[in-house]
Amino acid sequence: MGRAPCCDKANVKRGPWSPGEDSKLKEHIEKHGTGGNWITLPQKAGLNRCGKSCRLRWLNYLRPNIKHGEFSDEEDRIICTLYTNIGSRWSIIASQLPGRTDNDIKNHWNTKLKKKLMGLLPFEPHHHHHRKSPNQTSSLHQNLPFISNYTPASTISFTSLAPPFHVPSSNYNCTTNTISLPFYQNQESLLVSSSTSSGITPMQQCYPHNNNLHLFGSGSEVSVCSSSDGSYSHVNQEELGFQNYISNNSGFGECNNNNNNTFMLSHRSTNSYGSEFFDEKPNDGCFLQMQTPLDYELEVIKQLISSNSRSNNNNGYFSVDENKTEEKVMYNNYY
DNA sequence: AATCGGTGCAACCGCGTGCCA
DNA sequence: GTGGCACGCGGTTGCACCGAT
Repeated sequence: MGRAPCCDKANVKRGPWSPGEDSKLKEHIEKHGTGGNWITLPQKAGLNRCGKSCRLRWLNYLRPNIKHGEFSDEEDRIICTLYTNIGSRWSIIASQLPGRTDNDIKNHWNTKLKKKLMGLLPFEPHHHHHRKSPNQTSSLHQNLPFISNYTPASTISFTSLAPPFHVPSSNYNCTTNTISLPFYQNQESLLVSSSTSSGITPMQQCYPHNNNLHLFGSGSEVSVCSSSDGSYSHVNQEELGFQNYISNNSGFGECNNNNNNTFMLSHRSTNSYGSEFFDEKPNDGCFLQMQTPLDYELEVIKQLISSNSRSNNNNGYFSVDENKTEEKVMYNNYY
């Protein structure tokens, strides 16, 4: 038995939106909100559209603060880094890019970034685990300036099931249960909650402090959040590597980077002998940087591109354990 | 000027998930 | 516990636009 259609597709308008429809929808939502029900919204707004279509139009186009146009090198770098670490979780990636929608990022990746990357390295599927010495520069560094060079750094490592965070030892203090995340520095404030097997904690509003977002958590269950784009998303905290950072510090730790912004996203990899290694480099504070040797990352990206699987690929370090505690990431919703 | 192919983006589709009765 | 409903997400499609021929 199939799913019942969300609307009578034969009797609703489809295809591109007219300016009149746009203004009707915008006006209605600005005046009344979505009412928590997209299905009935079109009728209330006087639109002959499917509720899903209205939702999409609002989220991807009409919403305030939507950014259109060229992606910056920094945005490209964030997308590449996060894609490498979490795969095609566009909504999560979008949460790191204020004003960008998941659809935008997905399109940008599929039409530009993917081709750019695929065109620059020959795909060598049988040589996945070799490493270049750190001082070898990939041609990609020259061709893709948004990807940074690999530079080793001294860090404390917190391993986890998914890409772990590394906290540079010089920037770590065990004082409070606060993490500073430099890449959130443009956020005004965030709403945070975490869901665990025992329920969802009350949402908390977090404000950037010294240009960093502070996440407040307790014990081994702390949430990750982000936003600004007016939507919310589910984030498995292990995917972003927070879980063990917190748990290894008994819930009391601070990545206090002062103004140096060295919080890092790193990448757990396996070498040709099957043992794990961690690649690390300092973060300049604006974004998550590539943590592994670049040529390795790009091969991985190519594998990901080549794979059509959705969050269930088998190459070990990218698969996500969907059974892990899932975090609710609440953004400042518009309505 | 007409045609063709490539590209980019908006919109659609269908599945997974959470919520609620 | 279960089934129905609505939402959100990621993959895919459709089409307008543009440059090359």
